[in-house]
Amino acid sequence: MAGLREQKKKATRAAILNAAINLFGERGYERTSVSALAKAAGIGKGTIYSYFSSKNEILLAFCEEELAFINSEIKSKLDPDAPLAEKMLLVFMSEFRFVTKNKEFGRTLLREMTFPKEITIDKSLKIEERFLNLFVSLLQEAQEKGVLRTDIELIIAGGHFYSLYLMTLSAWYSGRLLSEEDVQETLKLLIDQALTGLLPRKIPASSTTDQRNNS
Amino acid sequence: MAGLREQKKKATRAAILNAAINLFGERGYERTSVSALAKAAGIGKGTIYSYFSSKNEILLAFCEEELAFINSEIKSKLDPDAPLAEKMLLVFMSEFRFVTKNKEFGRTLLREMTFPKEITIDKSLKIEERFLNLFVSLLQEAQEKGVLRTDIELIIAGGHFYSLYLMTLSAWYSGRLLSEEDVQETLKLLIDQALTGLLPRKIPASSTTDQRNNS
DNA sequence: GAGGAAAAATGACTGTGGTCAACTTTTATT
DNA sequence: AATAAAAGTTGACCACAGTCATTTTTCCTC
Repeated sequence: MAGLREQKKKATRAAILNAAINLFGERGYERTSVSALAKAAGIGKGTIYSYFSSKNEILLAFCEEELAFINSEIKSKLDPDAPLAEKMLLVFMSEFRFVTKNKEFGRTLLREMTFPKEITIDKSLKIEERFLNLFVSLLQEAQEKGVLRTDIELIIAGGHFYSLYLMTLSAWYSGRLLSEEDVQETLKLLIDQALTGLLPRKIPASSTTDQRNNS
Repeated sequence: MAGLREQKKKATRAAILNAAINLFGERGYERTSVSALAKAAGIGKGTIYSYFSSKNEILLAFCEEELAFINSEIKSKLDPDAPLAEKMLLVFMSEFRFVTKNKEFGRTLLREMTFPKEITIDKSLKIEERFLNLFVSLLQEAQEKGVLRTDIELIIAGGHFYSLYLMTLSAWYSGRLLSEEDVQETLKLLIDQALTGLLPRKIPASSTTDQRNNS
């Protein structure tokens, strides 16, 4: 059979990821050592590092699979006729729940995703891409429906929403937002702000202050 | 003299911070070990941990001092008559330059600030507070000038801008934005978006699609 | 200033992530 | 099937962050 080597590699990789799912779930990410992971996978410690460049990358690989599943699930839940803000909120909250299911786990993931080290940048980008695409496709639909400006790049608008999501997560991690309800409420406000803008709603008929705006 | 103990503690703390400034600057954060820090400060390694709860907290303490300085400098540079967007951009870019002067250093700081561990949450909040206040005071002025909606909470609006800043930093760290010019350009777009909103500029006179908006 | 209690400093020690030279297995070649 | 080259595996080893029982210094009381 051609490719015994390839076969074994696949199996080993799967074994590592499987051990990761079990041990990370049982004892958490930090309290699981790479040696323990190796032992659970039935291989030597050094071998792990010919499959993953660091312990954090194992986490990313694990999350990539999970997120692929979660994302498709979210997509199927979305009511295509709901308002954009509502859809966004649903996406945000689903991802929030996933990523904060285990606090420490989520923190490591977010740290690595948001401010990646060179060593994990590829994986990190891949996952983020998948995530951003979710927004971008929502925004594209919105544009087609005429409920979103068409004079802006989708990726920038997507980034805008993504930033609100990150911010809210950060606020949760630093204890500014305590409950899921807080998070949801804040996200709602932020999404609304992003949609309607921060400029005053009506231009005052007469103004005493110098009022400069860029283009 | 009353308080020899206090005096010594202050001196030791200063010595550690001083060693940190030198060694972090010379060899970078990660390549500087706590033992080396202790040796440079002329104290034992264990002592460090009765002044700081972790290596990361030393970084935060160091940055707190630096940022206090940077922030006041930024404030003095701000032309009070410039448009809000311009002021925001100046603040963002100044902070961006500071935090990315040393890439790895900035990454550790941002990770700890954005997704802090319980052990460093206090310091992290303190620094973030200082940072947010900068925005909030800008926004307050803007409200008084009538160039910013008054029906929103300042802290939420401040968070909104802060989120754009974080996002852009993240994009830089993951290699999406490569140069300072890219960063500035993107920030400009995002700030403009935030101000003007993502909804279509003019409500179409006649529409064929269902167009629901929340409140 | 002697004695003892409280506070602070210490460095040997622990468990960790990651490395690497030596070793084993697979593949290609004859 | 023998052999050599290439690919893959390994665990002893390293440097590190953080801990803690022990020692040293400061303070308070008489």
